[in-house]
Amino acid sequence: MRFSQILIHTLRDDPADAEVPSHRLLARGGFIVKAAAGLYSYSPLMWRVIKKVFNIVREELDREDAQEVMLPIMQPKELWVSSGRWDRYVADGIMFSLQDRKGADMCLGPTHEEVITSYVNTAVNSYKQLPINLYQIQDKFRDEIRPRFGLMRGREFIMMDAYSFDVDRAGLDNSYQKMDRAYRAIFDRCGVKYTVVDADAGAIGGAGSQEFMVVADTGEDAILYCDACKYAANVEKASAKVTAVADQGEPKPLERHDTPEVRTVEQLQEFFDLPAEVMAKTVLYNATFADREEIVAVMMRGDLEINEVKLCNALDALAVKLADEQQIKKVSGAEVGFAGPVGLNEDVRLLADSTLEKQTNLLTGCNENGVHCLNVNLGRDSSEAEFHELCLARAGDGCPKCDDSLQEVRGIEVGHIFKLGTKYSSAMGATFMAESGKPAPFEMGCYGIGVSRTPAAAVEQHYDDKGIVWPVQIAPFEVVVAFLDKKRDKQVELAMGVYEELQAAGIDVALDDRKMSPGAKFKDLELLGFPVTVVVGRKADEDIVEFGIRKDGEKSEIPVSEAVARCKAALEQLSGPMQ
RNA sequence: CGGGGCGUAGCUUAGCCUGGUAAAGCGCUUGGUUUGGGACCAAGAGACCGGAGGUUCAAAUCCUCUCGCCCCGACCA
Repeated sequence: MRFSQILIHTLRDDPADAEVPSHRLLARGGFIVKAAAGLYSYSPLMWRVIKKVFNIVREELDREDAQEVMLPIMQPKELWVSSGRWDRYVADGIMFSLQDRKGADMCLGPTHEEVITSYVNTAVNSYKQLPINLYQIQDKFRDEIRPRFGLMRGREFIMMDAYSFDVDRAGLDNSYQKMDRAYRAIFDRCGVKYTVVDADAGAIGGAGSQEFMVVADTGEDAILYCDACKYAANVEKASAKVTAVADQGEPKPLERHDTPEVRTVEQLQEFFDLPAEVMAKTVLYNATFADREEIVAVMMRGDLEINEVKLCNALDALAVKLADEQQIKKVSGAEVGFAGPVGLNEDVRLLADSTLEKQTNLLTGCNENGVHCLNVNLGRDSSEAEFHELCLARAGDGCPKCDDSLQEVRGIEVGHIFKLGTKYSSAMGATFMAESGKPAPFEMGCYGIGVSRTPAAAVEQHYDDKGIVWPVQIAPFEVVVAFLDKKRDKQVELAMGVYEELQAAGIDVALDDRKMSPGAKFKDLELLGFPVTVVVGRKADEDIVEFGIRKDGEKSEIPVSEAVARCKAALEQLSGPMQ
């Protein structure tokens, strides 16, 4: 390809609305152009990058016996009603829904469990046809609360979604393993450094879920990991060994203290001159269930925080959020800041973090304005609490699997693999005839890769002050050969020679034949991030060209006769596994 | 949804406070000169200042409403 025939428009200034590196550089390089919040056009160069990701994904999934299909993006409401997800997705506002000319409700697919389950139920009738794993690569639509960071969180984005169907649990485990293997191969080949972490299974339930995270400071997720034993988990899921509190002794008599205007843990520490870990805060939550809403009280040690995802799971609720001021007043009968287990309305479900299970003589609120209680003992001074692991793990906490401690990094979720079990097949009545002669629901797994997010994540990992540094495996071109002065025949001749020879060698090469000043051309090639460049300039008459490697900025003058060999060697070296 | 910020040419911005009908750089077009680090000269094209309403002799500028975009947060008792 010749650059003079490719639409390339780079910007000299950073776009005003881009903050994170990938957004800024992709926009400045003209790779993406915004149409609206979270909606982008991909340029010819960007599409080349994305197609390279497609190819890698296809090769690795096909290797694991998955089959590519294409499902409808626009889907009927009925399918979503059949799985029970229509109301929730519409209520959450995440789904783009619309009506056809007859007034029938439709949606633009945010995901495809319903469609695929329905399809497989039609096409697969016997256990003899299983296992099967179907995938597609297409645009997904989600009306995100806050689209941001360019391709990181869009409202329309490209996703690879795969769904496995097995006869039983063991089959599912095997399908899951195959996808785990494929995913590792895919992200290795995309040239990104990633880590695989335990993830929350969410309201969907199921036996396992792991996320593939590209490590980057701008990642939206926090990951806790242990260097010693390689435990790694999304903070939403992570467990930790929390330092125990010194034994507070046998239960002592309850004491009430007037604590006017003392509401927060910090104020209580000062007022009583006691450490936060002997206090227990009581937080009221509004939990949403399929058929009702309920206010619950959650107790947490004063120095720890509540993990709302764990809380949601412990309650088996669809969602939880902090109760608002009015709800707090109504349920506790007191102002915000004085809720507690003592004197709590008995209809209110009381949960407590497992760290409080053995702890005696707590300092808590007691649902009375301006009053806190000392020597509170759960069960004695309150109703019995349900104990669950509810606390948020933090960096520095003990690793749950060994004696080392946890560290934190940020990550970008580029892949997620999930054991669904029979959630959808049961809900939708999707069955096959088992060997026993009886119908059985499919054991399903689902697997996603953010195909348009992956290159953005790669940029977050690979850039410098000059621009993007594409991993060679997904670069728009592996090598760019450029001449500086179109009017000098010798330059054009040498460049064409190298270009054609690289082409003949099967290397993905482009010729930068644009008419622009040398300085501008160098800046442009650096911004666009091509891994290897060959520039033919002032020493063309001596058959000398400049060979450059973008990653380390290395540039050397070499005889033109060596150019092709040097390119091949560099590509070989650059496409090795990431360090 | 709450908070903050911003909408002026394709891009980046000035002008707004203190009203007088829009400015610069980059980019683009034409001609010429240049060709190793975002060249130079000359001549051009390009914005009814996000939209609507209001105040005023007069509004990019002041007021009201609205739309869009960016950032932070989802308020831990």
